[in-house]
Amino acid sequence: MESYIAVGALGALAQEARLTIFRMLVQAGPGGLRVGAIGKALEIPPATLSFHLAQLQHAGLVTARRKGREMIQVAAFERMNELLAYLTKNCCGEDLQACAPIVCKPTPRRRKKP
Amino acid sequence: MESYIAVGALGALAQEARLTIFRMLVQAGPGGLRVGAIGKALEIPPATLSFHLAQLQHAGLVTARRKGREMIQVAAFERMNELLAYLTKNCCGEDLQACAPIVCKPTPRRRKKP
DNA sequence: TCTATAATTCCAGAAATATGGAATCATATA
DNA sequence: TATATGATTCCATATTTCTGGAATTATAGA
Repeated sequence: MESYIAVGALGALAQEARLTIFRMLVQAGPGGLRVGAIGKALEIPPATLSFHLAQLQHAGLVTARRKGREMIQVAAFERMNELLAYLTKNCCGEDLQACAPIVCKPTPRRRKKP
Repeated sequence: MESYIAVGALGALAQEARLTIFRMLVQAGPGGLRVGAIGKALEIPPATLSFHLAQLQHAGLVTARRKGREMIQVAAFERMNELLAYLTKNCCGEDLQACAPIVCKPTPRRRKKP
């Protein structure tokens, strides 16, 4: 990961409302959350919420897809893991063994029918 | 870790110069680096560098100790690990097994005389 | 097509951050 | 004590980010 990407992602998370939103999305998993649900839960005015979601999307930490007239926001686990990897890179000098690997991922769902 | 602490730490890292400085300090390990050495390496004017170091210190990501007329800056590995833990908390819903633990630490030094 | 709902964009003012020269503070050494 | 060096603080300016009301866009359903 290039440093300017990391700076962008860190900046996107460096704000109370956005950090909260992102954590909600991580918890929600791949199913994501509707913008309205987020706004209702956090009591953020629509314009402000859109602004924050745009910041997270621009940083690559969140993706959005339309579902009817609603927008579903989903955490970008891959980008987040790249960020975590970037932050812990070079932590242990040459002794890579000393660093535990980092993985952030949604709870695996059980398959419906085996 | 409380969210406002995390926001502060993320904000401190969300700037090119500061992220670079922090990574230099992580690489340098517990021995840290002199302010002058950092400034020389990155070619940042003294006032600007002091400002950025103060931000990192205020966020708890760096500590400083005086050595003669020089100030030694050291990465705060513990705080960084708390931040990483905070960021990956709730990643896997209830299935905590699915998340790898995160540890960022300096390269362990060999003891001088056994 | 008309209406209602969900969300974004536009805009302007407020607030927080970044930058760096000049002055100041802290320590070492002659 | 005088001088030099390393670093911080002061301060003014520039830049970026945040906020939210009003207008606009997108889609669903009557």
